[in-house]
Amino acid sequence: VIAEAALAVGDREGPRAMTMRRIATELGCDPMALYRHVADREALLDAVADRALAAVEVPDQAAPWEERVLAVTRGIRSAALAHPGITPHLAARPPLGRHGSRIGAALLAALGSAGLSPVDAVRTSQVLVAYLASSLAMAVHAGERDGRWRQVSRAVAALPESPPGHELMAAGSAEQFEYGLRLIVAGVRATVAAGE
Amino acid sequence: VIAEAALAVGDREGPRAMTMRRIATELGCDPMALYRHVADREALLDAVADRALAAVEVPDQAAPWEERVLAVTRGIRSAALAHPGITPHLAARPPLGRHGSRIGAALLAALGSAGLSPVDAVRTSQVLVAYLASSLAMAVHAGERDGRWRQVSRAVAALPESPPGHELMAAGSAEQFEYGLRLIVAGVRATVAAGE
DNA sequence: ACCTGAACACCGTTCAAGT
DNA sequence: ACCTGAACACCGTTCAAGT
Repeated sequence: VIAEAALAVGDREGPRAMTMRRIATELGCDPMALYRHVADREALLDAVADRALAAVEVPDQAAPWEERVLAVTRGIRSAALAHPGITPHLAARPPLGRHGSRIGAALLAALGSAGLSPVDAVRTSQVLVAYLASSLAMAVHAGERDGRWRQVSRAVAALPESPPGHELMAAGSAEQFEYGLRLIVAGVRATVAAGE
Repeated sequence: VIAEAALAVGDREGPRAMTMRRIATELGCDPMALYRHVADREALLDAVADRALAAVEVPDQAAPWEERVLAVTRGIRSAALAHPGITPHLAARPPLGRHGSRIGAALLAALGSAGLSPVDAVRTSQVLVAYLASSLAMAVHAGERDGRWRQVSRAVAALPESPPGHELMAAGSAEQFEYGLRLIVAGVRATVAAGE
């Protein structure tokens, strides 16, 4: 409802424009009118974040667990990056709304059918969420003006053990995200194998 | 130098107090005097972040790679959490200062002796940094007033597959951090084994 | 030439004054 | 009783006015 307007502002003008006053003028109403519907700025951003997650589809329960984990995490990533205005907030706070729980449950279920104990499934899901959050934050920052993150690549390339003449994957890129995702999934597989 | 005062303010009053004006009054000088030494607020926080990393010790090169990876990442985590005022900034931006590069090089070296190709070592180090960043952000947020993160645990506990009567590890806790670290290391081990 | 601090353009939120 | 918008207490940064 009100979150739609906030999403529009964020998509158009970036995260720094997602301010009470700016959103209010988007709606053509007084800034204080927003406080009729939400407690404060943070609560509003939470609502917007959950709305952005509505686009994430939960995978078929019958699919192999690796596929399901990859599908959910990729879904979250692309849904978040579709609305760059809210991505930083999504990366900084756990989404506890309707869609957040729906997605979280799907992730837990997938990890459960991987053979992890319920406790380990929760732990592992938190690891995945942590990795996801950082990847989103990096992807957003990488798109920013100053090009600071390109400096990272250059700094890494200047290190003694750097691969000469090899193109490095940009921090926050989809390829780098996939690499880490597979690394973690491999870790889960090893954990399950060791536990049996 | 100037970063010391900023660290003191941050430690005492939290991240939200790390403002140009607040730091200036800590030093007893005009807020504008800070702009003589740094370009803007972000550059100042970068300097503070690098200073906080000075406490991280690089492990013995002769130790097994797993130990070295764990030592470096734990070192970063405890150094960051020793100065909660700067932790969010440290988690949000790659530290490119002197200590940041020193630590990054140590991490790359450890991953190199694990048997990863130079390119994969860089990729894996980025995964570790991403996980570290989120863990730090969670640890800081977990300590905040509102107790929002405790809600996460409760929400998880309410899920169908939740472990009944089992104490969940808090998001951002040291135990949860260790679990993820070992998961990633296990993933690295599996990657190396598969590549040979 | 250098440094200070008043001023600008914001921000989230409170709260008294209107209807 | 409800809603508006002026006002408060900030913020980072600019820039003209002082030395």
